[in-house]
Amino acid sequence: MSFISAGVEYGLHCLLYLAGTTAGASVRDLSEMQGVPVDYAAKLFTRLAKAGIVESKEGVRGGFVLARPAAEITVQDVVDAIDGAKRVFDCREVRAQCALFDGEPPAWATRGTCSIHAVMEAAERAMRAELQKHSLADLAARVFSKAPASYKHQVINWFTDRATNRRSDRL
Amino acid sequence: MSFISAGVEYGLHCLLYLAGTTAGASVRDLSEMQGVPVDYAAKLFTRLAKAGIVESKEGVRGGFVLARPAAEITVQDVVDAIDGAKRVFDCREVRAQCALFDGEPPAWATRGTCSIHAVMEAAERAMRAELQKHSLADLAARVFSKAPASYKHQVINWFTDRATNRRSDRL
DNA sequence: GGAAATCTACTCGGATACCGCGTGTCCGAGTTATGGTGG
DNA sequence: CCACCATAACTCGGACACGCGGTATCCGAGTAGATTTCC
Repeated sequence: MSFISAGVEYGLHCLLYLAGTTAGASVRDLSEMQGVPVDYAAKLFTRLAKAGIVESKEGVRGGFVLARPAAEITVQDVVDAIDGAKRVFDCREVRAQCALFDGEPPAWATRGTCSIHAVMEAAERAMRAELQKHSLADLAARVFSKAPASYKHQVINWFTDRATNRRSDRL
Repeated sequence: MSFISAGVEYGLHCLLYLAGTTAGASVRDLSEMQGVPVDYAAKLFTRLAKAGIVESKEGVRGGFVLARPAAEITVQDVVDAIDGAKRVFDCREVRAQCALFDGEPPAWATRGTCSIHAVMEAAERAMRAELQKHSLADLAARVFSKAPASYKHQVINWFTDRATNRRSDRL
């Protein structure tokens, strides 16, 4: 089990394509486009909505849209929204358990943050800083720069087809 | 569950005290000093030994000693030894699942590393770099600088008492 | 033709099941110093 | 006094139980647009 969950990966991939189409899309279309479990993605998007990254529109022809420009959404934002502000390390205050203290640690032993904890927090800050450097717009640009020019049009067509032909499928 | 396990925390605390006493110590003494589960700590130390961080001496009066100076052991070394080279993120190659590919992704889609994966790897490198900055010697110095001067002597006495009085306890 | 009822395609949120992994414990096997015993 | 043996104190490694949380699925409720029905 990795620190950054599969949920974040799914969310990011969906958001990337949401950033591509300015029109917005439903969770089903997004997740089926990525080959990602639909129900799971739906749950992820409600978290993204609560975090103010996307906005939802209910009812038929509803769906999700980015709440702000893709350039203003960082990878760290998405991680926080989906995984919650998960900590790299949770300190168990071992320093207070020293046998010499006999259950009653003196003040100097528990003052401030544990030295080991401090190192871990520094590492976490370094990681978050790196994740904050990358925006959805950067990522989307890099993804689509790898693909041939026709790809982006195919994607857009696929989404619009799905949106318009939905009803006629059933009848 | 945090990314850096409790095992690492336990291991680091024990190693800190092992760095303090040049004589080496048994797992039991180390773990009881820290109020850490003994059997669990034993398991951790075998991993530390395999990674070449400590050396073991079997038999009665055996125990563990640092395999090299504390200044040459980084926090990252300990993390790798105990948690294994755990990855922050494991890419599921979602990019190959795009519905447009219909199960057979073209070469351009899977070439190189996934863009999202690349960002995560950069973040991981940043974190590891930070953990590599700190050595056991640094940490030990910081810990003992917080404590009164008498503390270090009490620790050493406690260890030597345990080592010498072990046999006489039973008789 | 327009208003009301119905239907459909969404979002939203909770309940639940599964499963891997971290945590912790236990136990047996191997190893070495120490203390005791017999020649 | 010395060789031998038993024992204690370790390490080493595997097996196993437990519980938490990530992953995934299902379902009911609410909402809004489109369609149909009815006057």
